[in-house]
Order: sequence, then structure tokens, then C-alpha cells
Amino acid sequence: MKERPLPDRQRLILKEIVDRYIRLREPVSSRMILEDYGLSVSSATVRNDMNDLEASGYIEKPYSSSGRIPTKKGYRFFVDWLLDLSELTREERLEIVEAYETRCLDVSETIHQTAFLLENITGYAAFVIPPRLEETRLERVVLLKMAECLAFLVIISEIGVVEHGLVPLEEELSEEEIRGIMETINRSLRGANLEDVRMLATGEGPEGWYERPVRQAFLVLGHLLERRKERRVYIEGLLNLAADLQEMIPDKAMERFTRLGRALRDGATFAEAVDAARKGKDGIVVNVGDLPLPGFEEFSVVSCGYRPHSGFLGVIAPLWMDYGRAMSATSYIANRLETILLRSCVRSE
Amino acid sequence: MKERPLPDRQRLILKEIVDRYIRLREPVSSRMILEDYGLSVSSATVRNDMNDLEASGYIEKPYSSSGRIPTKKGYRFFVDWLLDLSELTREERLEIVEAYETRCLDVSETIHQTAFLLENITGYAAFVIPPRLEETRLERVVLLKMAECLAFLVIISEIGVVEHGLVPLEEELSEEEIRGIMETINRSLRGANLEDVRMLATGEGPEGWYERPVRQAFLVLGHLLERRKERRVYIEGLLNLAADLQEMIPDKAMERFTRLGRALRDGATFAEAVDAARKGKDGIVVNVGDLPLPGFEEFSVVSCGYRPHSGFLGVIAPLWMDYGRAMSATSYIANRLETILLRSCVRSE
DNA sequence: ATTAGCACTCACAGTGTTTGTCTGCTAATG
DNA sequence: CATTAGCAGACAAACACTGTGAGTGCTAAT
Repeated sequence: MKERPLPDRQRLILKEIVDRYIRLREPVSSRMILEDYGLSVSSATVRNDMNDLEASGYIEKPYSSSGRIPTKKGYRFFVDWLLDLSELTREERLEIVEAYETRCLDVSETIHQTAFLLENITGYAAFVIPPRLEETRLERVVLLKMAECLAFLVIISEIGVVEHGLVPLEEELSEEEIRGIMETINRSLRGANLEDVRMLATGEGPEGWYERPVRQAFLVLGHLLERRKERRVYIEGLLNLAADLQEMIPDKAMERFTRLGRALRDGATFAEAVDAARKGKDGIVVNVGDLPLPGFEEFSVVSCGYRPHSGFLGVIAPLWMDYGRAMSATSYIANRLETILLRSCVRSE
Repeated sequence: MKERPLPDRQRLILKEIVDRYIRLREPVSSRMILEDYGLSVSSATVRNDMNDLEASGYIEKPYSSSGRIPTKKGYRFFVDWLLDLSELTREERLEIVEAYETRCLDVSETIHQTAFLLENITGYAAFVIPPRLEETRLERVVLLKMAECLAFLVIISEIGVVEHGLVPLEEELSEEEIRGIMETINRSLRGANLEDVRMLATGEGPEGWYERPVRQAFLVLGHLLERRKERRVYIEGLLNLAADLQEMIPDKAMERFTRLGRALRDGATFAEAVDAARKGKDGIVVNVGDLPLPGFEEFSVVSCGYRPHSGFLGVIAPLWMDYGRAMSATSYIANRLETILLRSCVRSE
């Protein structure tokens, strides 16, 4: 794990190479570094250092006589040690805060909105992954009579409205009876985590225990939570990666783009990969091209957790992304979302 | 409008050229036609006919000595006169019917599902455009008390649940009072078209006429309908067009793809363009590369209306799409959706 | 340890060559 | 007069060849 620390000048040169490559997207030559950076040594000296850096695996040459570009290891080192964080401007922060102003209490809605927000701010592809069902506790369900044989079921967790759907009833029930069902459900399930609720409601479960109308509500409850479990990922702005791919591999760009798209179509896989890569950390995590998913070899993922635990969000962008900006945007928005979710509890009293 | 009808052999040759080009995607030479099609004439004769067809604008050459490919006019003629419709298989029809089995009464849900379905069946990009608000009448709203200062508003039209959302209340109201609000709203608005409702609810409207809590519900009502008005288009499977673009213009594929994506991001524009191109027709309409939208020059759109009027759905695919299949899939699914929507009214009694 | 100088490498863009396919035209044919 | 055979010409596609210039590695001098 512990690398021998780089000599000062080499650190400087590496930083310059990464900075410049991120800015201009072309191999950096020894002369370029001097021009930009007024180092008081000659280009040959720089070349020697670059040689060392290459030997240690931080940079590489696309071909034998070209300038250098950073390797993944180089980006990694850059992110860990050399990065200048660039805070969001006051205006940008304001924009984010305002975007949440008109929010309603629907969790999916909020999360979807967040994905858009993060996309707009960073210009990269953004994703938001809601807290796992396992980590979300049922506050209560609300069951309301809508028509003779139709009720409305709303699932409310500690962070707001999770899902809602219609419950067809086999016979007409009075409002009192429906309230009774609701209370039966709440009495037995309040405080349970939603994954347990789902399993209970979809599994063979305690069929005999309840009367038919309760079972009917249960069925829908399970159905809704199941749907929620599947639709776990909101990704926006995939199109932003198109131009990057074009630049990366002009002739295979399209193929790679579709591969990426397909990999992300099944959101759950992506969510799990990122979750695993975060290794349980809470705050900002940067994965430099090491997400074990097909098509992600040339992309970095910046992610940040938010409470309730197990929820996280972030951006997907090429290795040469502006890490500083992505990191501050991601953590700022994670923070806002967290605040919004925790504040907005829809409690019963 | 009326073209002089093509001589029989030329029709045959044109059909063969389009058929073959759609199948193999490469210019068709005079010899190919003979091989495939056992015409009892020589290739020179075919060439002469091809010359005539080119002169009339039905086919063209990519370069001076290549085989021929259809022009838009050629595709147009093909679609209008030469096409063999290819019905969906029994299995495919079954698949579609089954997909609607688990349907709930939420209109957006159903429509979204339909877009997926059409994409899967055809393998092209599919879109579904819901009926305009102007063409949808309010069946009724349902307002239900959920917590002390929170109610749930459900908007129900002739075709199902249109939208729902939370209504924050400024003071606690009894269930009776809330029911009162609901009835006030329903009394004055039932049967009105949703666009009028929206304008009424968002505009300055009859502020003075109602007490505060009613206004509050009104506000949310307007907000929900506004959102609905904006989110009018469901497009799925855009990625399917990527490969086609790659084939069409290998070097500019990505650029064109993003242009297409951006054009479709604002769904309303797309919806209007297609709507205009359909010229009020009810059934299947095929637009061969003549949709006046940037990026659509090289794409055809097959669309089909469904009731309630002003709703329509269809596919977007390259000019060389399998029109027969696309048309039968589109019209079949339009038909199913129509049935489902009209059947599923959520009436009050 | 640093530097100047030089030989070497290689992408890139431009140019030429070859090959094979398919056309248009013309003159012959029934 | 429609049809055909035969031939010359067009041109994409694939490939090799070349010059140019940016950038390196190495070596010998400081």
C-alpha cells in the first residue's frame, strides 16, 4: 500500500502532466511543462524525471516518441495527493438549494430531481441510488378508500413517501373496515425494515393469519416494494459521455457507448458494483477506472454516501475528468439531499 | 400528387431494390436483381429500367459506378404500393397481451410500459404520447386525509389515474372538511377537460371564490397537471438507433446521435412535429424521412393513433427499417393500449 | 546532478497503385 | 422497337510509400 513518496520535483511534474492533460487532452511533452510552469531546469532534466515517473508506472507514452499521459495509477496519486479542490461558487450553491425548494415529499421524485441536478452542475453523467430497502424502516402505511372496491395504499418510511398504488378490493368495505386493515398492518409492521416487509408480503408469508381483505392489501404492498427494489437506480446524462468516448476511441466510440448503456440498463448491477467499490466508506470515494463492469475501464466514478445509510450518489466521467469539481459538487449535493430527506419526515403525529 | 403509375417490370425492380437494400444494406446492382429474382431478361435490360427509375427519382447511386439505393421517394412508393405486411406471430401477440395483464390503473405507468413493449417487439426506438390534456376529461379528483396537515390528491380522468400528489394543509382539517373540499372541486370541475382545469388552477383564477384550504388543493392540482403537461413523451430504446447511425455515417455517428438525443430530450417538440406530420389521421401513418426536426432527415417514423383521440405511439428507425413489421407491431399495440385504457375507467359508481 | 546536442521513433497526412465491381453506351439482334 | 452482348470508363476500397514534425533516449560535456 505505502508507496515510497515521490521526490518533490517529480510530484510537481506529475501534477503538471495530469493538470494539463485534463485541461487539453493531449500528451504532455517535456517542453510544455517548462513553458507553462517556469521550472528553472532544462527539458532534458524534466525528461529524466519523466522517465522515472514512467518506470514507477505513473505515466505512459501512447507511442514511443510522444509526450506522456497519466496512467490510472497517475490519476490515483493525483486524486489522493495533488488535487486542488475547487469549491462550487455561491451561485451554483444557490441554484442547488433553490432546486429543492419546490420539492414534494415523494422520495423517488426527490431522488430523480437530484440526479438531474448533479448532471447539470457537473456536465457529466450522474446517478443517485436510494437507500436499500434493508436500511429503510417503515414509518407506516396509509390505506384510504377511493371508490367502492378500490383503496389507495401509500407506503411511508422515515424519509418520506416511498411508493403508492391502487388496491382492488373483492368486496365493498366501509371506511371503518379499511381503517381497520390499515391499523392491522401498521400494528404488526411499523418500524420493520422494508426488506423484511417485502419478503413477508411477497413470500408465502402468514397467509392464514389474516382475513382476505388484509391479504389483498398485503399483496399490493409486496408488489410495490418489489418494483421499488428493482428500480433502484436513477442515471441521467449518459449522453454527456458520448463526446468523451468519441474523443477516446473515435472508431469504436459507438460500440462502447452502447455497451455502457446496456451495462447501465440493469441498474442493480451498477449499484452493487459501486457499492462494493466504496467498501463501506461514508464520504467521498473516487474510483479511477477500476469499477469491475464491462465498459467502465476508461471511466472514473466519484461517489458520496448520504444518510440514511446505504444511499449514495455520484458522477461517471472519463479518467480525465475534473476531479476537483466533481468531488465538491458530489459531496455538496449529497449533503443537501441528506438534509432534505431527513428533514421531511411524514410522521403520524 | 398523382404519379404516373410505374410499368410493371419497373415496379418489380424497385420492389426488389428496396427489399434487398432493407435486408442487406448495400447498393443493389443489376446482376443481383437477376440472381435473386430469376427475371428472364438480361442485366442490361434491368440497367435500362434502373436508369428510368433513377430519372424519375426513385433510386440513386452513392457514386457514379455503384449499385442503386432507394431514395426517400423510392421508400415512399414502396410503403404505399409495394409493401407486404408481415403480421405478428401468435407468440408475439400473446406476449403483448400478457404484458398488460399485471397492469395497474395508473395511466403513466401503462403508457411507460407500452413504450417498453413496442421497443422490445420491434427492436427500434419507440415512443408513446399520451392524449393531450385538452382531450381528456376530468372524471373526478379524490382528496384523502393522510395526516393532520397532509392530504393526498388523486386526479382521475376517463382513462384512469392521471397524477397524484401530497397537499400540505395550513391547519388541521377533519375528514369531513376534507371531503367537503373534494366535493366542492368535483362539483365545479367534473367533466371539464384537463387543460381547462390546469389553466383554472394555475392561472390567477377565482382566488376570491374559494376559502383557503380549497385554494391549497387547487394549487397542487394545477402543479400536478402542469408537470404532466411538460412530461408528455415516453421514448425508449434510443440506443437502438446508435448502431444504425454508425452504419449510416461512421465518422459523424456520435455527433448525430447526441443531436438526436437532444432533439428528443424536449419531448414536447417531438410530439408536436409528429402530430403535425400525421395531419389529423387516425390510423397508421408513415413518415419517410420528412419529419421537420434536426437529426431526423435520415429516419422514418411509423405512428398510429389510439383513442382517446390525440394520443399516438410509434417507432423511430432508419429509412431502411422493416416497414411491414413496424407497421403491424405499431398498430397492434396501439389497438391493445386503446382497449386497456378505455376498459379501465375508474368511475365513482 | 544537470545540460546540450544529436540520432532515432513514429503518428499523421498526403499521394500513388492496384483491384474489382458496376455502370452507360453502342452496335448488333430478333 | 424492345432487348441484348460487349466494352470502355468510373470509382470505392485497400494498400503501400513518403515526407514532415514533434518528441524522446542517450551520450558526452559541464
